[in-house]
Amino acid sequence: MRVTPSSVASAHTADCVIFGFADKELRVLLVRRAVPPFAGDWVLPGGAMMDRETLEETARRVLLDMVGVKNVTLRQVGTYSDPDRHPVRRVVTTSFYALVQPKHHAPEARGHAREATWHAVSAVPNLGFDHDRLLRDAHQRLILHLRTRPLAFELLPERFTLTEAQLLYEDILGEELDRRNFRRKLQGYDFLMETTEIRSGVKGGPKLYAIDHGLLAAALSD
Amino acid sequence: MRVTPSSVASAHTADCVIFGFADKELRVLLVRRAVPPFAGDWVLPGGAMMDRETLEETARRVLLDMVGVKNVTLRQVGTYSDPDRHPVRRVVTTSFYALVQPKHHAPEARGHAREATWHAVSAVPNLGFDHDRLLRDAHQRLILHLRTRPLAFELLPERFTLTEAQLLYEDILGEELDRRNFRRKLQGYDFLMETTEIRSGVKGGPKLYAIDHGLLAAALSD
DNA sequence: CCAAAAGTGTTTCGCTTACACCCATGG
DNA sequence: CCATGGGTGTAAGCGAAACACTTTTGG
Repeated sequence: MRVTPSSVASAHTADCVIFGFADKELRVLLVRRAVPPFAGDWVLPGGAMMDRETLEETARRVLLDMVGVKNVTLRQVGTYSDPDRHPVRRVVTTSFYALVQPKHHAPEARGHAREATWHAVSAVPNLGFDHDRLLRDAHQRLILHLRTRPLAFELLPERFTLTEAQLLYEDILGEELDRRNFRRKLQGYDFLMETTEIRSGVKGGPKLYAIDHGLLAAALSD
Repeated sequence: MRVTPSSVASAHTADCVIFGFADKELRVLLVRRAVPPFAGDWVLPGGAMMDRETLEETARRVLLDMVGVKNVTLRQVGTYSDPDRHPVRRVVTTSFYALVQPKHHAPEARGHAREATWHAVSAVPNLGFDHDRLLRDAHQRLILHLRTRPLAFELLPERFTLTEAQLLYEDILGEELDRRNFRRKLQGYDFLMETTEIRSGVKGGPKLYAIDHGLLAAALSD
């Protein structure tokens, strides 16, 4: 409650686990550090909390800088405070996860990042700091949320087929789903609209679906 | 990731939402502040993170100081970083909830606390800082955990009747449960052992049950 | 034309819910 | 002895899970 003599004023950062779905795989946006410590290593994009800013605002700022998106789902996962998690000085970090659509937002490398690209979650390299753990924890949290709420539609483009939605669910959850049961469940959602279009260039002639964002927001805010 | 010129080094505290069960009600341990800000107000016990300490260690230290317990369930709930949440200077806090058995541990008022007592969760006074929100969030998290894991037994004494367990569940969840369904569910737990003792001083002659802590730990660590 | 993916219903299973009577004890 | 709480089983409902064939299309 109070800062006593032996208490510590630590720097505080927000790190973002930015999930996207592209090429039939769940992906995460990583940046490559240009400066020590961990220069050359891949890490989660993050930034220091500023003077009059909440941590969530910090995370939104990072998100805007890196992928230029606003108004996305952003959820706090946890706070990491191991005194040695940063090799140079004490830095506490709070992680958030965000769901975005990679197609619309090319990542940009800025600040201390040399490079910023999407990586398949199933094949991320070893990350700097304790970011492997942050990523694992965020992925677990996403799975937990996805099992109770239809969150995944935030990751899908304007038009998509039910099979694409199923591949996304399967990739996040890490398990195979029954096609008929999955489709029945989705068709029960009132925010899912069948269009008259079909996807070309793929066999079977699958119908395209779209999201009524108003109804989706209502379903997510229970 | 880095401390830039306009970033802020804030004090960081851990606040504990210590739940206990006594007199047939879910309770929470609160302390009354002896010093400004919020002198005289009830708040959650908390303390500043020290130099070589994780936030969880801070929470455990507070817990030990306040109720003298070790080895309890301690779960991180969230981090609160509104720049104005502390009226004097910037303090970020991370909250944890803990489950303890009030009988064995008399609360002690120490440090900046004038008084420390158990309050029924259903009738807590207005708290200082943003602790009303911390308490609400922690209670919601406890409910979430309780619905998926048999956590509540950490709150019960060595010997208890099934009715007592039911009252605890009902008080945490805020809803009434069917007695037969509840008992069937509990009797399915392998860590619950029926004893030969019965509780005296109460009508009906109810059997007392005990917990096999090894099996409980196994069940909780799925 | 054929290989690959889309599309479609019904049955089974397990869990959750609802519900009422007799027994044991304290006062 | 009686009022209060303890103790017990069964049937119905609901959502999840299992399962196979026909249609459409790209190549």
